[in-house]
Amino acid sequence: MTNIPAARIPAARILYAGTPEFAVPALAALIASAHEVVAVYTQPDRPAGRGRRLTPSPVKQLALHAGLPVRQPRTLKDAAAAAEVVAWDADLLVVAAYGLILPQAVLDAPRQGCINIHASLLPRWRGAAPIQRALLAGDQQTGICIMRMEAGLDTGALYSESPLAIAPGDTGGSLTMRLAALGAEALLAALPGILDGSAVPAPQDDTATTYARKLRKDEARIDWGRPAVEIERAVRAFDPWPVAQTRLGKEVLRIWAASVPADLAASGEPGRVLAARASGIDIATGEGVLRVEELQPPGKRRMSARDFLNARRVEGALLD
RNA sequence: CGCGGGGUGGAGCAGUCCGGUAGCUCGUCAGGCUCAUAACCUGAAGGUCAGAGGUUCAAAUCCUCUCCCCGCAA
Repeated sequence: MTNIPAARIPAARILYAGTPEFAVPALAALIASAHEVVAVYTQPDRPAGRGRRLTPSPVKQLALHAGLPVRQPRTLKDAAAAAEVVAWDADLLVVAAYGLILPQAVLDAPRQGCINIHASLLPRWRGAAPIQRALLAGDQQTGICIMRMEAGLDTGALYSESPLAIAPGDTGGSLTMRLAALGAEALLAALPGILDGSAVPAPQDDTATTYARKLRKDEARIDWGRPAVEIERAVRAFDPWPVAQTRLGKEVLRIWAASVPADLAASGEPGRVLAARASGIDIATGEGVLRVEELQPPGKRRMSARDFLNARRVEGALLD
């Protein structure tokens, strides 16, 4: 293969399972490594975008580009699918935001078992949407865990924890990208010890568990009775999806960027537009004022508050 | 052929149903006012109305086709 000393870096046969953008950097890192990615599992192509054409997942696109075998079973719970995983004769299965439950037969298939790249500092934010939940909660930091997979939901012991500070302007999108890059790094760092069996994973402290339930679109509707700081966090957490939104009359407005002016107190019922200037649209909340700086009317692209106000008068309006 | 919204000076929009002078809020430029200004006053520049074809005395507006943008589905 290469002339890298085989004794130091044993090339392993690795299976990869992942679906969204978050799972791409780690796969790319594995492809670039001395290890052999024997196959990639990802969710079936789904109708997406305008025209609803079947669209391959980001992970599938990378896998195809790299010439790797791709498998897209709808479930792994039937015997045939599990048998196929066994047939790859893999040393390790690496999972990152795959989106399917792995039954015990699959967990046991690779010689060294299965590991997961999880985007939080476990046991905080076990579950499907750890990045957005950390943002919504106002956490100061989050991170990546490389963990052993077991039957429970993100309950396995931890090989490594890599913290990452959440920046004041971080969005779901920006934080996902940074965590994905960190995840790739952490994976490669943990891999040697896992493959040669020298790494000893540390059990999680189950008493500190919190759950990061999947995002639902209706959560993105802004509740103006909440404090402005919480709404501002939601605006960032829900960018790029599902995007915080509110209603102005019959129109749905998507809110892309907002801030909380420190020196302004709410004077008016929650949702009332207190002022509308080029710098932003000030809205009363349950606690403090939210200044909307970027938004998107139906059928239009996102625009600054300044542009939005050029054709509208919204002072005094009530949002909900 | 999944459904719907949109394309009009640099930006955001009205005008389209019902064909007949290119409009509004800004921005830009010049001048003025002001201690000063992102404020105010005066003036100016800037448009193949997404593109092509058709109907008509006359098309941003009606008909046909094409391109591009946005939302719905995760």
